[in-house]
Amino acid sequence: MKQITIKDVADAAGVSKATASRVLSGHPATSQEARKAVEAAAGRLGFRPNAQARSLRKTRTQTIGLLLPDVRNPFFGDLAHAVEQRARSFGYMTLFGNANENVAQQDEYIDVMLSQRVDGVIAAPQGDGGNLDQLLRSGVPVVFVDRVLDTMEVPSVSPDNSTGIHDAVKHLTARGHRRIGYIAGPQSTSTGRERLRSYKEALAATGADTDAELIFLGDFQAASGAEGARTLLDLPNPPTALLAADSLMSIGAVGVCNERGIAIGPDLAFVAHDDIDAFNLINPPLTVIAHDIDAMGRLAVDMLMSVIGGGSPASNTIPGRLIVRGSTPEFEKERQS
Amino acid sequence: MKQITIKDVADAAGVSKATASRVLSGHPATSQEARKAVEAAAGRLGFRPNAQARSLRKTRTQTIGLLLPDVRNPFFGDLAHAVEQRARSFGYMTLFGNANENVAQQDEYIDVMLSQRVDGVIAAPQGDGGNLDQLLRSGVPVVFVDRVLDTMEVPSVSPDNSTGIHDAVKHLTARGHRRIGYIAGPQSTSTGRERLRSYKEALAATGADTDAELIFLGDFQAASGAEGARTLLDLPNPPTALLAADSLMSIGAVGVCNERGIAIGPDLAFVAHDDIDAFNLINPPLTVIAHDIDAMGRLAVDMLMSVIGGGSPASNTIPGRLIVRGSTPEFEKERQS
DNA sequence: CATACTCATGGAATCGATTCCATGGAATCG
DNA sequence: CGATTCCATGGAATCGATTCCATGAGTATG
Repeated sequence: MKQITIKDVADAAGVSKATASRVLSGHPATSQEARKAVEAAAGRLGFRPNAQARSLRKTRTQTIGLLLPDVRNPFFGDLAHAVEQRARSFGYMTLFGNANENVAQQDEYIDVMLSQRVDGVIAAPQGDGGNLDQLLRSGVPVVFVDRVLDTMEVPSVSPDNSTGIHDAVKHLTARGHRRIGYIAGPQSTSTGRERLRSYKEALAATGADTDAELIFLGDFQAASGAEGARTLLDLPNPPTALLAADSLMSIGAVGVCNERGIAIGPDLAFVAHDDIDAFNLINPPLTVIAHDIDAMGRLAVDMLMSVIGGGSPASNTIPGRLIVRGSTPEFEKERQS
Repeated sequence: MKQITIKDVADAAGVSKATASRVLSGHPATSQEARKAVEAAAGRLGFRPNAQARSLRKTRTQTIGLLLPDVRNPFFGDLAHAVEQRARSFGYMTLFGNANENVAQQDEYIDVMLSQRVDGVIAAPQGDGGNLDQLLRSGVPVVFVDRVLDTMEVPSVSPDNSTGIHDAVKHLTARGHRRIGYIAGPQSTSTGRERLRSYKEALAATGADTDAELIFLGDFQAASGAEGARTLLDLPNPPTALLAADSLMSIGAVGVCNERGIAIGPDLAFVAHDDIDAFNLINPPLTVIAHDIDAMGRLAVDMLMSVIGGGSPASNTIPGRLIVRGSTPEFEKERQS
């Protein structure tokens, strides 16, 4: 199957390659007849310009790279969708790279994206160093999303990791909880660190118990959420409320509660992160700390477009909001052994 | 920031472009010294070959396209992940296209993929016609996944849409249900059609009620699942069990039950499709009809590689399996008004 | 009427890598 | 030792589109 080139179109239209190219890319210096002939020929032959050849000549590929930990995580799935749709509206394709929570794979994808000469990259970075340095030094426009590396000066869109957690802790203490367990994210990520700090600040501010044993360090994966729930519930003096730092760990933790016959709500208050569909299906539905993921994705693309255009946009924060649902009812003292 | 080309590497190594290229692409006819010099120069300069230029000369791009309805659907999220990981192991990048349940966007992405000269496409097609025809006529290797278009001869990997549903209906009737409502998928998709047919066959085989009013036609989206649940539960003689044809509609339907205070399990038996995390969190966890999504994704890639290599693999079916959980307990007759 | 100017056009150069082909030196064989 | 083969190498062509530049036709201006 021979591919049709612009030469074929030009021949069919009786003009030169140059004229054909001008017509097809909307250059003003073209005559009525040339336009008609070329467009007709292109349509008839089903001409599809070779993107490789075009990108080689221009230095733009109309493609951005999106580097995420894992699309199976609903948070990043939604983010991927938002970014892709927004990029599309600017005429850009999105090249996804699933780092798969793995620095080596992230490096590999950075390599591919640089080879592909993407016009920009939106990344939720893991670990600093490796090819991430090269990416930044390469001069390719980069915007960080969800996570930040403070070793690197890069415009970013991150969730507000403070307000939501403060509100959640305030809410829980107002409902009578003093022992609030926390399943934290990895301290190698800014999101993990900031949320843990906010939790500690909030405990101090509200006067709730601050035992170090109430904190479990997870890795943003479901399995570690499950482990965290087990560890915290097995404490001699277990928490009466749990707060988890992301959706996957929340899923793991809720699973453990179900296994053990612990009724979320009456037996144990629970606050999850991210307002994903599933949390609304659980009975009672979960109280969550939510961020507008769509806005985050859109904003990241807008900022990247600005950087590509030569601007240097300021970093942004997406506000976090506590959505109170059935999983955090009034705490009944008498239930405490 | 000037990009480093192979010319720069060649100059730095004191050889010609041709030799540099041979060394870097592992051509056998190279001397020890040339190899050392070129590799050192390439490393020192941080040379990254321009994928556009390479693809232009070779006719391979080492890229496949993946055309899906929506990555936010956990089923397709998992599928995307499986495909991407498998493709990576073959040294291929995956270019995602989110058709967003929208034929126009699908067409747009097919266009881009053809322009990008992807080496092959894995697609869960929606609607026949449009650019899908052009894609197939273009000679680019294509494999269908999840869905099939019977107007087109294309190797495919599809779920077994019969066994699981038959088992589910058998299971429900064995537990005493006679009125089994069905929230069907769109009849424009093979998956939607086949599952509905299986449901009807299974009803006939088990002697359960076959009223047409027990069937609601949805569109594989959460909202239509909710609408389906409302419609079916509002029947004068409502079903005692519900079966939904995909995960999103299941989510919608479960949401309606929660809203109305209908206890899944005791009040209404429920069988969902796809074994996604969320269904295990619901209390009681949902009985589901599951397919091995990972296997589906891997097989699709393997088949595409075969087509690219000139083979014509036979189509495959991934077995469906009923996983019985708490949402389908024994039906208690006395509950029926 | 001559000069300047606009404007569509085609030829040729270009982007960066791969690959064909010719060349020259070393190794091998009778 | 001469003829043949082998092999690393560099020059040049190539992939398909865009774009610079020169050209010539047509129009406006003094």
